[in-house]
Amino acid sequence: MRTERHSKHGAPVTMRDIAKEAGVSVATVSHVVNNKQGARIGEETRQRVHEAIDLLGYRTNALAKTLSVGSSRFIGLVADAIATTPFAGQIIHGAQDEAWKHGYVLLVANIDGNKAAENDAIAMMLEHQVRGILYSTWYHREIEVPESLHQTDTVLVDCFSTGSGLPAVVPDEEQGGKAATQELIDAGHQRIAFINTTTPSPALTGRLAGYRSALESSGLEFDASLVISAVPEQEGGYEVTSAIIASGASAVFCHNDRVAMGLYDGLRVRGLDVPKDIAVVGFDNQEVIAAHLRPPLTTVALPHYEIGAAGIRVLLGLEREQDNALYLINCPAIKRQSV
Amino acid sequence: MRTERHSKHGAPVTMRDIAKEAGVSVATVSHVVNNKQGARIGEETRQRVHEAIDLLGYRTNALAKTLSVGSSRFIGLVADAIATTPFAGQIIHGAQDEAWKHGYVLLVANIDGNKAAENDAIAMMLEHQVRGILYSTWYHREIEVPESLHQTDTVLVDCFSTGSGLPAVVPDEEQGGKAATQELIDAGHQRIAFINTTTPSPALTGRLAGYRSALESSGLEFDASLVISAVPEQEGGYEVTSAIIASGASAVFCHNDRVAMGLYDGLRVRGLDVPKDIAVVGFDNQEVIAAHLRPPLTTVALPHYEIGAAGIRVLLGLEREQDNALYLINCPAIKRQSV
DNA sequence: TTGAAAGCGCTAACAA
DNA sequence: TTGTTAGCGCTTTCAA
Repeated sequence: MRTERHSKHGAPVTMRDIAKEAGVSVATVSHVVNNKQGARIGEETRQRVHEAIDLLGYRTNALAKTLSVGSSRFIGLVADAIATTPFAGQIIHGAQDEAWKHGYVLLVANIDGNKAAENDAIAMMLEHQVRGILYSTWYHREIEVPESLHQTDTVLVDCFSTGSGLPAVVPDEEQGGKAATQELIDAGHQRIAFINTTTPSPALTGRLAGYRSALESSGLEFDASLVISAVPEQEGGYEVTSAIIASGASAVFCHNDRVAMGLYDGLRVRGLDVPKDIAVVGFDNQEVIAAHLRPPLTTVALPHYEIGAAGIRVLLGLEREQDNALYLINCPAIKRQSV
Repeated sequence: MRTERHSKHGAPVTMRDIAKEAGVSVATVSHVVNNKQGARIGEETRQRVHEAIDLLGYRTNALAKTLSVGSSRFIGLVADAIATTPFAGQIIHGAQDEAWKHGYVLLVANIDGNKAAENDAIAMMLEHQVRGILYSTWYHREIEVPESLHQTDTVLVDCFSTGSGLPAVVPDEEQGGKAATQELIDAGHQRIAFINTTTPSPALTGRLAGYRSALESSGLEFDASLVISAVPEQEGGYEVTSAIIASGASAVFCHNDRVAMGLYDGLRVRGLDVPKDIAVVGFDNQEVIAAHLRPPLTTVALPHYEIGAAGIRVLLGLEREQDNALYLINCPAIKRQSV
């Protein structure tokens, strides 16, 4: 039976209390609590200490411990748009799990493009003696690194900054683009259109490169007229429907799931069936959309969870070092029924 | 020009270093750093201290401060599904901003229905001497509170637990349901169907109550045959399309945006136009969907950001106390073009 | 096998 | 106006 003397408020019970209760020194308590190797504690003493702990409801003070031991178990994670999509959430989740696994705790800060908030957040993390910082964005892009980040170990997550020298963990856009296209090729399509984004980004160039690479590997000729640009949203996909049809393609690789969603609409309005008349694959694997469209959308996953987790590993020096400091994470195809 | 002696590694510069450099005592440094009221420091001394700080690149150690001052600036936030939807992210964002405003930092832990992880997370927070804990779920429901939460101040966020005595911040489902229905009534509709969820939940009963209440306020009769149940997903909305049409309704209030999305599909397949043939309103204001459907969906927002922020305020005792410990947050209508 | 004591970086009386 | 001192809760030599 526990007493939990410290309950909600009132002075928390400390090691000293335990020592007194058990009739030993704090050093001894510390030793049994941490199961120290060096010091051998008598079985009987150990018992008494544990009993006192149970009785009084002791819980170690992580902050005091950190101060004493000199290094904290915090890792900071600054995210740029936690509330917009589930993507940032997945990064956090992955980082969280991996950090946890190694005994670290995440200090999360959201900053919506607000430079002042960003600096405050980083300062806060530094003041908390974080082991390092993960700087993440919710979509893959090049960024300019805040000066203060150089005061600790930092790894860029889902973003990069050439010349900063900071390690970066990003999705392998080219491999992803290739995987998407390959799905279509494997289903026998020869004339495959690609709706690319209009926004300059690693996704724009990377996925295009992947598309071409897949075509090439299969001996299919690249036809520039088959790549059509569209705003990377539902509206964009809807608007290029006619162009897609006019292109004579039997399949289309969409820059993302939202574009695919718009295209579905456009196709449906014209009485066309997916995948019978036209096969489509998306990119992102955005659950609400991809899994619930009719028919469910075959797509390529942006592995945000993995990216977050890998970020932690890189920070902790657990990942095999890449000489270019660029860690590419695989984007796997998710097969559903649109091909 | 700064030297940043502590740079990435190597012993960080402490108050003692500053004191030595400025030729004063640490107490003095502490006073100028914290801008203490009581102690008046000579302008010249203050200068010297600031210069030393700039020169050496000093940054306060928040952990040591906490230990000394006795109370930490941490607030724990345990979330149950941070990666699934943007909802959890919005809660975190709101909590984050509000906590920040009051000088607190968020310790975030994600636990996917994993009871063990949950206990670990709470223990971790307690060990870090959190000021309190926000326990949140990503959709409004009744939960069973983990025992350990009673060891600190906690507030339930987007969930509740009758009998636990814990304050809870939740969306006002009834008011939201009423707002949604009212949109339709205001547009002149008299025969309004309601696609409700099949999942027992505060949303099921609350939104229905709101629907009836709106009808009643406008002198419209409630017709049980107009409320149709469906799985709260795209598929559910699609499947009840025929039933909706058969009901003769000129407008429909969908349990959520996903259902509305499915209904849109069903309607389109049948050649029906929204809103000309049938007006529809959703619920949730799930950005990817609601804002990008054609036509954009009028809906009611689930104010997750506000809920997170209010949670912090309740925890810190900044919100006017509710006698039932239930804090209802308003769900505003978001007008777009489906009505 | 156990304990005493110093120290982590900072704050807060209280003196000077 | 500034410095001295005693902690905060814990770890860690070093002695006993």
